[in-house]
Amino acid sequence: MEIIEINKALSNETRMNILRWLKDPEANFKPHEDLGHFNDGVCVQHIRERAGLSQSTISTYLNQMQKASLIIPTRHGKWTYYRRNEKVILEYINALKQNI
Amino acid sequence: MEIIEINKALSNETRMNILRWLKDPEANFKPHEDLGHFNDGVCVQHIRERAGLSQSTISTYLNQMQKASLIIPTRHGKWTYYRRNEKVILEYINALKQNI
DNA sequence: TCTAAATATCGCAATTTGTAGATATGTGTG
DNA sequence: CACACATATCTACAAATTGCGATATTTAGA
Repeated sequence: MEIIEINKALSNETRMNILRWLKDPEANFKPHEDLGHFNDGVCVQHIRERAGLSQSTISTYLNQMQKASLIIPTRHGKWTYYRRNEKVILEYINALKQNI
Repeated sequence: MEIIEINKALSNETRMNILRWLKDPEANFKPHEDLGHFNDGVCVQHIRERAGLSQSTISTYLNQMQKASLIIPTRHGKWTYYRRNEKVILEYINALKQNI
């Protein structure tokens, strides 16, 4: 868990929003047709629509957030779903509280 | 209190360290000759020595952190002392906890 | 196996950041 | 007032980030 790396990931409005949106997928995304639930998060396409940026940009952002361990990808067929890594997010907050 | 702005300020190792060092000036800086205490924080020169970067760079960093409300400057004669803005730092942590 | 859809990666232009040296601005002292 | 010192600001340039379109990769299905 790298605080600086996480801070970099979260120093961009869109990436911060993605993390927030993923906290409540039902409220922020339309249901996915093929899967009936959000257990593994939300697919790239839906995140892209919500954010209004290009597919490549969103894919890059998600990759960056994943490298910072903030989100976890799961592949279902041709879709990749991303969900929050609550464990790391909690560790991050606690580390900040202590360390900052 | 702008979370994104604070995250930007804290996405650099040196700036993060400055905030940490200022938490315990006695442990991290030599005493200032003219003032006998750290009530208003630490002067730029001492922060510069600790960080090992140029005067202009440190001054720029401190300015950036001040704009993000993380630190508070106080002028004493020709010295500017910087101390932590504990109120904002606490607000920041709490906002992250809620908001992230 | 050919195709289409979803995602990932590459290459690029524009913008921002990191860092330094040079210079300007304030401030105490002779 | 002139000088020295602490700090701030300006200028410059290399490196990183933003964001896009084009292309590659993966996978389901005809």
